Amino acid sequence: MTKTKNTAELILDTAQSIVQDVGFNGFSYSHIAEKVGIRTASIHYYFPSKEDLGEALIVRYRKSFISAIDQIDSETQNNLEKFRKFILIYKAPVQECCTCMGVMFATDLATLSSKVQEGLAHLFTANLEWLERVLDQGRRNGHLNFEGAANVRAHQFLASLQGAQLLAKSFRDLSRFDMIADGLISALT
Amino acid sequence: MTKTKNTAELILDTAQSIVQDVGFNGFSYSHIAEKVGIRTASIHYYFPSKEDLGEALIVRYRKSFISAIDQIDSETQNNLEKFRKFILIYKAPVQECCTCMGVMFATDLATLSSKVQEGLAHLFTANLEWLERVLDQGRRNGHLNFEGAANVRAHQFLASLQGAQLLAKSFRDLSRFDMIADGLISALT
DNA sequence: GTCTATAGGTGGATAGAC
DNA sequence: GTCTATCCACCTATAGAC
Repeated sequence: MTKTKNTAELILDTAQSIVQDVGFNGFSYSHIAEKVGIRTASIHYYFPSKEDLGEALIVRYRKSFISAIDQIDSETQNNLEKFRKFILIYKAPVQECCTCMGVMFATDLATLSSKVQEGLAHLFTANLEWLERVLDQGRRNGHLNFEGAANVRAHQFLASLQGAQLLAKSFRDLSRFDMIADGLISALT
Repeated sequence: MTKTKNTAELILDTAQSIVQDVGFNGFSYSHIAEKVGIRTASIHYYFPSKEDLGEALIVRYRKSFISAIDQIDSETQNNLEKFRKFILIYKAPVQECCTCMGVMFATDLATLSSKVQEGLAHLFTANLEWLERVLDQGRRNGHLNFEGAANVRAHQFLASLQGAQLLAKSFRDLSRFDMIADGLISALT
């Protein structure tokens, strides 16, 4: 039973997909309004300034990321399989020739409010902590095999997926992403 | 004997540093004009439209990248040492809390002209071809030690450096870049 | 809550004087 | 080549009717 989305959610959905396409400085309220089928004044009713919209976007994005990794944890035992599912989170936007919102906000960082900047750092920290934990557990229980500090590996893993998105987008070639992601999995077995 | 830079070069220098800070959609001609100390009309004299400016930026950027890797090839024999110098190219912008222009253009891709999009793909292809060649040579002459296809490794290497830039920028922490870059070197020895 | 209307500012871009 | 002056389109944001 899917609850009908309210206007604020529709605006955020649309804004996120636009940000992932053209970045936070590449669109205006009129772009959102057109897609949602409302007027720009209505968007200002929910998100008075574009800064407010940015903050709502990153807060919601982090929450939905936390939900996603919680679900992976609850439905998956094998740590290697957890990584495969994590990779799918990063693959999804690439299939629409986009980049995830975290990467978009990271490049736009200098033009974003400090709250959004902090939200982005929190998001990446959540990514890294989860990766480090799964790496650690996986090595201890034998699901994974790698050398060196799990913290460093977590950084390498995340950076690779972010760069893989950029290359796939630039070449409009999903296989570039898969090539890199497959290598990450191979390196853990 | 450094030749005095002409106005067009000053504009491009300034535009590039701004793009690396705020992206192609995060600035206007007035930002460049202010930094260079001229009027916006003068910029339009050299680059009639912002699209023209973008094309000039990516063309010049690719040329300067080719020069950089040519110099590495001419002054360095050891292939591992070549990689260390290549990494420094990607580290430079991070030291100013920026991201290289290739990464910025990659995220802004959807808003750029097709010429800029093609220029970016050419730039990344030049990166990947050089990396693949050095990987191949290094493995054959014993400077490097790794398994799998050099082409795949080249993609992983480049993606990691791009992601490393994003993480370092987001956390304002250069050590995040170093951590990832050091891991790349370790994996080749 | 959503609209119309509009203010006030900034964007890219051009004309023409010097 | 560089400037002043200016155009028009678009942007963010607000006021007030419904």
